[in-house]
Amino acid sequence: MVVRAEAEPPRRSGRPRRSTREAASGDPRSEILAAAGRLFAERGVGGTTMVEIARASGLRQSSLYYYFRNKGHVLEAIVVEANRVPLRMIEQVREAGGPAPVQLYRIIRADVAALSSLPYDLNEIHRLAGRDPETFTRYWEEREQLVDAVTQVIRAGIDAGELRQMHPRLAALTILSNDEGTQNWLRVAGGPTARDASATRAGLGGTHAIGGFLADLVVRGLLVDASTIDGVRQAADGLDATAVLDL
Amino acid sequence: MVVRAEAEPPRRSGRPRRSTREAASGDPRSEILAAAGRLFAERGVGGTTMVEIARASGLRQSSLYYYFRNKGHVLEAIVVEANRVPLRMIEQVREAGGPAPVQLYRIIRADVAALSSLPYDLNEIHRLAGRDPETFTRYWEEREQLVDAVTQVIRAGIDAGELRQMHPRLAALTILSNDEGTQNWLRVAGGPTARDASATRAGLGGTHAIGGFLADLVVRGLLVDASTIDGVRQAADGLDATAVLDL
DNA sequence: CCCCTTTTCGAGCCGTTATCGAAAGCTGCA
DNA sequence: TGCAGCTTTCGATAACGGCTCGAAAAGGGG
Repeated sequence: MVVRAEAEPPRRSGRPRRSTREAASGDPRSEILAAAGRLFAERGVGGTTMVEIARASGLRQSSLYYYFRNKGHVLEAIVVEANRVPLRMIEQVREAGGPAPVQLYRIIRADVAALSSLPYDLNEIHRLAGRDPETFTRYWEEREQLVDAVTQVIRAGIDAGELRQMHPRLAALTILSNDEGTQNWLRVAGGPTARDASATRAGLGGTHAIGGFLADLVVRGLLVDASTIDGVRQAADGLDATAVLDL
Repeated sequence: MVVRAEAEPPRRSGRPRRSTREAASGDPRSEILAAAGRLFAERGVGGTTMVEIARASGLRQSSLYYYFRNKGHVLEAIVVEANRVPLRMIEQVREAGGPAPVQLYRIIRADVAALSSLPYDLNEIHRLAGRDPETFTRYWEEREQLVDAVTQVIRAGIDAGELRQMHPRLAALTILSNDEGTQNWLRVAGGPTARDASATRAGLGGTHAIGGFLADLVVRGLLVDASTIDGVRQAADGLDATAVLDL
C-alpha cells in the first residue's frame, strides 16, 4: 500500500466520489484532518471511528488509507500543533526578555491557557504517543524542546540569583506537568457533574485566572525572595497587556 | 443476563473448567481482578483484551461476563483503590495533627509516591472514568472526598495565618492535579526513551525526592512567610521518619 | 483511441466486546 | 436411585472497528 505523500505533487483526477458533499475546500488531506479534529475534540480519539471521519470528509472509510497509513497517523498530523503552540509562545516570551521569574510567570500562565484551549485532551494524546513512539517522533522531539526551553529560563534565573538553587530540569519537568495536570482538571472539571471547561471557569475564574494562580504559586515557590512575587506579577501583567501573545 | 453479585452468597459447584490452571486461591472474582490488575499494569487498559484476562485467570472469555457486566466494571473494581490509598494517607496525616503547612507538605510528598506506585496510569483511569461516570460513581465520590480533605487542611492553614489568603478549593484542586501530573511524567518519563519510572528516578531521585521537591515548591508558594519552609520540611521529615505511613 | 496515473470504492479479513442458549457438575429430595 | 433445579462454565455467534486488497472510474498524453 502506498500512501499519498504529505507534500502533494500532482492532484485531482481519479475516480469521482460517490458522495459529493464536502468537496468544498482544497485538498482532501486537510479536509480529513479538519473533520477528524472536530470529531476527536467532540468524542475523543478512542470514541471516533474511521467511518465517521470518512463520512465527515465526504469519503468512504477505506479511502482514508490513501492519505494516512492508519488512525494513529491522522492523530499525529493533528497533534504536532499541541507542542508547537506553547513552543512559539515560550519563544516570544524569551525574546521579550526581562527577568527570568517574570518570563517564567508568563510562560506558566500562558501555557495553562494554551493547553486548556486545545480542542482535545492532551493527556490522551500523551498516553497514545507514549504507546507508539515511532509514529509520534515529532511530538516527542518538540516536547523535549519545550522542556529545554523552560530549563534554560530557570537556569538563567538561578545564575542571576533570582531563583533558588535547584535542579533546573527537574523544575522544568515539574512545571510543565503541573500545567498539564491543571489542563486536565479544567477539562474534566473535578468530576463528572460539571464536565465542560466553562462550568469550571464560572466557579473559579477563567483559564487566565487559574493559570495565574498556578504561576503565582510556582514562581513564588522558586523565588529566592518570595516577597518579590508582587513585582513579578505586575511586570508580567504589564507585558501580557501590551504585547498580546498570539497563540 | 445476570451478573454474580459482589458479596457472594453460595459458591463453587457448576460446570467444571476446561483449563484447570489457576484454580488455586478462593473465589474467581478476586482471581480475575488480580489477573486483570497485572495485565492492565503491564499493557494498559486499552492494550488488554478480555481473552487475555480470561486466560490468565483460567477461564474462557465469555465466562468473565458471569462475574462482571463488562470490561469497564472490571476496571472499576480494581480502581476504587486508586483514591482510597491517598485518602487513608491523608486521614493519617490529619490525625497526626500539627501545623497545616506541615500536613500539606506530608500529603503532597506521600501522594506523589502513592500515585507513582500505582500499577496503572491514573490519567488513563481518570479519562475512562470521565467518559463513563455511571460506572465509576464510587471513583468520583472518593475523589471528591480527597479534594474536600485537602481543602480543609488549606482552610485551616489560612485561618491560622500560616497560609496566604486564597481560594482553598482552587488550591486543593491545583495541588492534587499537580500530584497527578507529576505521576504522569514519572511514568512516561519525559519521553519514549526512558519509559520506566526507575530510569527517571535514577536521574532525578526517587519518588520521595521528587515528591519532596514538589512539596517544597508548592508549600513554599503558599506560605505567608516563605522562610519558614525549612522548619516545615524538617517537621515533615521528622514525622515521616517516625510514624511510617502505611500505604 | 488506448494506456498510464490518480483517486475512490466495495468486499472482506481479523481481532475485540458482549450476548445467548446450552452443557456439565453438584445438591437435595422424592 | 433418579431426577429437578441451581450454579458455573463454555461454544457459537452477532456486531463493530481497523485495515488490506483488488478493481473501478475518471483525466491526460502519446
